[in-house]
Amino acid sequence: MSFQAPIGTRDIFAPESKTIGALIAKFASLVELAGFDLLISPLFEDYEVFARSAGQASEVVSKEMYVFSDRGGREMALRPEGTASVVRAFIQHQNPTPFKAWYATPAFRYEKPQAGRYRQHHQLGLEVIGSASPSCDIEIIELATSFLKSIGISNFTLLVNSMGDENCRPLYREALLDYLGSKKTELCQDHQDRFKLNPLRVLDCKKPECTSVTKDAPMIDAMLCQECSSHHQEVLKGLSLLAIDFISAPRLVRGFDYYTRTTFEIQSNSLDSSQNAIGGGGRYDKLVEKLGGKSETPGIGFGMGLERLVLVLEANGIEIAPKQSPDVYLVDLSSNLNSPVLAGLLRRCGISVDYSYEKGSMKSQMRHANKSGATLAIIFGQRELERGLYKIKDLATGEESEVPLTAIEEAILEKLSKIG
RNA sequence: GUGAUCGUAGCUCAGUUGGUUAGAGCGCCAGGUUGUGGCCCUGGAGGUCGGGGGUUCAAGUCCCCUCGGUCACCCCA
Repeated sequence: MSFQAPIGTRDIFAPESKTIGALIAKFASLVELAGFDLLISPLFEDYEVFARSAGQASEVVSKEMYVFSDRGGREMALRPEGTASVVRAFIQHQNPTPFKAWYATPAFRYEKPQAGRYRQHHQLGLEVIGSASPSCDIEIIELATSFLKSIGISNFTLLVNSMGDENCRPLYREALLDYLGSKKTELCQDHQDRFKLNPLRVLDCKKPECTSVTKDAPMIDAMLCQECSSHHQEVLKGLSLLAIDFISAPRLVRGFDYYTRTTFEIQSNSLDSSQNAIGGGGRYDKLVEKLGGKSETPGIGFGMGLERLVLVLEANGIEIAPKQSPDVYLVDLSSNLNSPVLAGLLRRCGISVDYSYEKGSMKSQMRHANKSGATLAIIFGQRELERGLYKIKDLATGEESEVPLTAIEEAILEKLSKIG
């Protein structure tokens, strides 16, 4: 009997795991500068939390969610995206506004795996709940883009759109529906019938039939109501003031139904696969109410895919968590307890130390020392123990010196600082 | 969910028209005399050829099923 990780999941070892750890750490320090706190919420929720937020009809909910009933018969679902849980937690605990949270979480979607797409993937995200100010939109986008730049990713495209609100979106939807209806037969096979379900989806379709039809379709930006339009203008103005490049993308339609007004997506220019979206987000001014919170509680947020960030880093040859070699490798020719004890003492001084658990010959231990990439080796056997003098060998030059045990930490620190 | 493609040692791969005990490189382990690594040399461990069934005197090599990987569509991170 042998087991393997479920389809679309994987075990992430070093060095990738280190990269992911470093990404999370960098993200944390960046967004904490802006006053966001980490929120850790459950990986599964009442099915309705996700169904009502992303939208019953959305692809993610209707065909990709991991749904199960627990032993008490409750309908639950594994988190397919980050926002819904944050909003639910916000409502449940009646947090004061503005509520600002960040998270790093796995997300689960029952998909067919392929490049940059898994059934369990990992996301970083941010949410601000309680303000409708365009400042939030600007702040969120600024954080998303400067995070990317801080890790050395600059060849990305920021697409920005406004989805309108409950006043103007229905009107637009009608206009689009009318237009598509009149061109129904020219649409691609898939959309000839489906366009009625969600006409906005057609805008996003890459089939040539659809793109040629939607080329002349009514666009949302021309139909925004006064409030949405000025909100949108403010946001774009803010981006310009921050010198954040963006492309207005009136056909950008994102997968969750909860979006209102600002939506955006960041696509990498260095991924040639079709999975080039590395992050996205938007405003969700009606979501809090939809999940049972106070009405008129707006919100905005974004999420980024860690796996995709890793792909982009690799594509650009960027190393954000280079392999660390130990400062010191112990070559112990005496008893077994000397190594762990000496290692412990040195590590308490902040020196990184490794050694072989199984004591082989000196040659074997020296080989390990070499392979570990350690800067120094400390060699000690019978002779050294008797004289109280330990050998310190510079593994790059081969130079050896002897130091009394009592002064070994200082000697090591001094050598390390000299070598750099 | 649909389609394409692949699946031989830890890794990257060879394995001729089906034919004797399945190979290489790298990695790993151990040696190259008396306590010293990196280069080099020698040796070793490690594979039910993804799994199951079938065809055949004989299958890693052909057929079917199945499980996985990869890629594309759909959709998304």
